[in-house]
Amino acid sequence: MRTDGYPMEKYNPQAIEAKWQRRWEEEQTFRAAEDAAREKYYLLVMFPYPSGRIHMGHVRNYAIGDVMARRQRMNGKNVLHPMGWDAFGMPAENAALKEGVHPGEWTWRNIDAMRRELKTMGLSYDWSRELATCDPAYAHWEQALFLKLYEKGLVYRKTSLVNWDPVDQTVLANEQVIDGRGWRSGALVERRELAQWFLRITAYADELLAGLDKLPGWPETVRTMQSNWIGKSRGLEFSFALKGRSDRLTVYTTRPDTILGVTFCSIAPEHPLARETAQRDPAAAAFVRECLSGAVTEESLERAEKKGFDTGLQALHPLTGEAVPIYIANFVLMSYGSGAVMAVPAHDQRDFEFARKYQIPVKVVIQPADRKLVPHLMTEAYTGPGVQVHSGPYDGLDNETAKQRIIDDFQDKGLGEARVNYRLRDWGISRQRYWGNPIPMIHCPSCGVLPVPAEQLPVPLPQDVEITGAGNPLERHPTWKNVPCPKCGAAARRETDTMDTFMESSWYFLRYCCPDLNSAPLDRARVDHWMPVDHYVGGIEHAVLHLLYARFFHKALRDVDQVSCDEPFSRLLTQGMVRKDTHRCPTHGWLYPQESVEGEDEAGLCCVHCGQPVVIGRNEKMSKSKRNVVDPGELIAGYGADTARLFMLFAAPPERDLEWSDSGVDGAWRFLGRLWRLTLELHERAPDAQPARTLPENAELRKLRRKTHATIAKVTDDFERLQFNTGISAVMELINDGGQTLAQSPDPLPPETAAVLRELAESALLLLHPYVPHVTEELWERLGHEIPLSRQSWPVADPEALTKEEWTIVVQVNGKLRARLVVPAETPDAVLEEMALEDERVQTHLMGKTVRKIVVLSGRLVNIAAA
RNA sequence: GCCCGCGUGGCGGAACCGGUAGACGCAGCGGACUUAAAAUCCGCCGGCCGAAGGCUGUGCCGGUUCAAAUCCGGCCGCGGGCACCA
Repeated sequence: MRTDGYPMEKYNPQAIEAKWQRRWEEEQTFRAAEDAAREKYYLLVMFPYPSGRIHMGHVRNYAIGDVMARRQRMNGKNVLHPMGWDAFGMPAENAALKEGVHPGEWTWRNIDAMRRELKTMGLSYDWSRELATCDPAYAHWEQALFLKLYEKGLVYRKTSLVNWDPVDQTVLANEQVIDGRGWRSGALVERRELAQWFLRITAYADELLAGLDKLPGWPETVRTMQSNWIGKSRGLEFSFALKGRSDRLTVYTTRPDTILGVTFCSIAPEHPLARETAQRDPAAAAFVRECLSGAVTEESLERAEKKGFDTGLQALHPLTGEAVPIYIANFVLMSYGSGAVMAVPAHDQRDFEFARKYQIPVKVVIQPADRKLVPHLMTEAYTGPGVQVHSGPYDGLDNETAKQRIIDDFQDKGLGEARVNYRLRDWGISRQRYWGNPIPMIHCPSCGVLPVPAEQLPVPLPQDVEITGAGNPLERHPTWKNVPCPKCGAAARRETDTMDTFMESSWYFLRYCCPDLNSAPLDRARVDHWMPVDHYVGGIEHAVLHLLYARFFHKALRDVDQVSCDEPFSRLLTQGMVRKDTHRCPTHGWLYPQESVEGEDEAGLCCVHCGQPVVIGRNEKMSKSKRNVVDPGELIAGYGADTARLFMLFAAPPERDLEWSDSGVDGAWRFLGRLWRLTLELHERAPDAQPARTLPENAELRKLRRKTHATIAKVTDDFERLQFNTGISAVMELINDGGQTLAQSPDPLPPETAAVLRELAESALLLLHPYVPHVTEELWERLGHEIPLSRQSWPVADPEALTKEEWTIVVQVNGKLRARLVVPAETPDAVLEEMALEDERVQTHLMGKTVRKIVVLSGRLVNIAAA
């Protein structure tokens, strides 16, 4: 490309980006309003927690979302693309603890800082719909929704276990428990029972599971994960009579076929029978206490050794009448089924280990086809298929048939019921924290637990609060919790628990539809207009909890007449993580990228503090703790938002992890430079050229125009497939070809050349606009356009220019490439076959062989099978 | 342990329905321009043997097919989810 004689203005992203961001804001380009005439498109990205700074994960998430939003706008859709803040949560309280700043002040300050940072990315949000979940207005309507669910019977209170820090006198979240100790006090964490609020998500277990099949736009992995999380199982519920007592022991099993192999029962430490035993037996009490010590984290539970305690009670087998012992076992969960299990050591691994440890008999009732199980020789349980033995009337049946027959028989005799169980538990939403939304309930000593009357909402958080890390700040507040009972007027007490922050993220996408509404949580008409979300973009880490809670909450809201659709998110795109290698100095530990510098000689990277060689570690998710982070602010300040966005979108397809690469960023920068120079030089040399509308006379130019239109088709298609990286590479090719043609063309440019290049450049700007909106707007304007690119339509490929005038035919002999034929398009198969056989190189490879078969794929390939 | 997903050059990745493996980019090498550097532009770039050309090659082994990175079976490796759910 020639540059002499054309002193060209350099690409200056900082100036351009500020200009266009200002312009879009002034012109309200991305303001969304309901419009019955146009098809709506709701593009949602997961709103961030306002930690204070944006990180590369945000940049990637929001770049992907913005590309899709801008693309749909160019497609003529009426796009809603909002942004807000997931603003309640523990970090604000931690900051309060550390820096003495009020959580609210800290949060709002962070929101301002992050909004400023996000705005430098040039994202096409409708900022007029911005919301923060800690805003009293948002919290107000969330409390109102909570009460609607309460009225519907979807909210209830029950006791449940929490992590209790005995020194700080406070409840700990799982992540605050480190090696079984409180993160601040270091005290051994205890399990403590506390009355807490729950949402009845299990009432929707079946619908949540079945709904997954109606979400073809969701990644298979996410659906599988949710399905496993719900964990539906079918089995039999029945009860054992207890020897010498009138009460019974209810159990649930998925293996009724093994029922005649029962040699004991086990119950959870929290089971009523275990409590009863503990009351009369100090040794049992000690065992139960031991089981309940330690944190509730999965980690600690899973490591625990299997232990039991014989209650001395005996269960009577419903079929044989045989008496079997009942053990308290530390691995039985009170929260699943009935908290009691029939134990079949021969056919369940846990029961087997337990039986061996406590010398309980093993009774085989299923024999596999390939070997014979002998109880005292077994080293593990047999859980596979087989034939029933020692099973009385069921002997000889295969176990699957026996399973059904036993369920039927139990039902017929009224001994038990077929039952479905779920792994999914009800959603505990109580948090003993300050910085969350208060649960709007009141405890009256005489009237019991009552909802706060609607006209008294919202329950506000007190501003004058002391965050000490000990106890629950709301509980400790001197006056806040004192209120008159709404029913009897007597002195009552507010609920001091606040809601899980997953509550806020379960309906924010609905509130975006009507953020200004101040008379109700939601405006049904506007919500119905925009919902469901057409495409939701966010991190895979939210595959289960957030996305399952939001689906549940949405269905619950549907059942209290707040929304109409069944599922909130039609399509889901889960983007991969941003990763980078880690740098570690033997002395100074993890290093930030700027702390490891190129050493002398060939020493590689060295620590900037001590000069020792740096150990390059694994490529891992960017995280502060490993210090393998790159600050988006610096990247954007240095290269501009367009380069940052282009790199993020080009380096990997969205679903895959993205590996950070400094030189990859340089590559993106260089490409924008090429685009810049090509467009400006073309405009200098042919300022009045109009884009070509027909195929040129000149063969080379014809080819170039065909390339332009093939690129339009390819990028359009790649958008459908969400393959942003390959779409960008197609435009790169086009720009490379265009640059070559321009460099090789005489001055002044022949009109035909100018027209083809003009069309090429304009097409490239249109195609690239969703990815790199600022530089394309600027170049578009410099080409003389008055209507900005952000209001232009997506280009359509000219069908004539998409047809090929020649074919390149691949010729294979026995599947191996031997020749290429360039022929006029539409050459008949017979001619292709003939030409292939006549080809000199093909002849060489056919020498001494007999042609067995010839496969011709019109326009593409001829394969000659010979032997 | 169970359930998913993935293994392609020095690197990120492409090849969409089984049909030219390695597009595009990075790194590297060579060259042009320049007093020089930067920037920019051009060329080369899986491995082996070579002059043309040939052989080989998509984690490994086998199968289906005229044709396999792609489909099937079995291994190996990596990543993720769940993990006493009876």
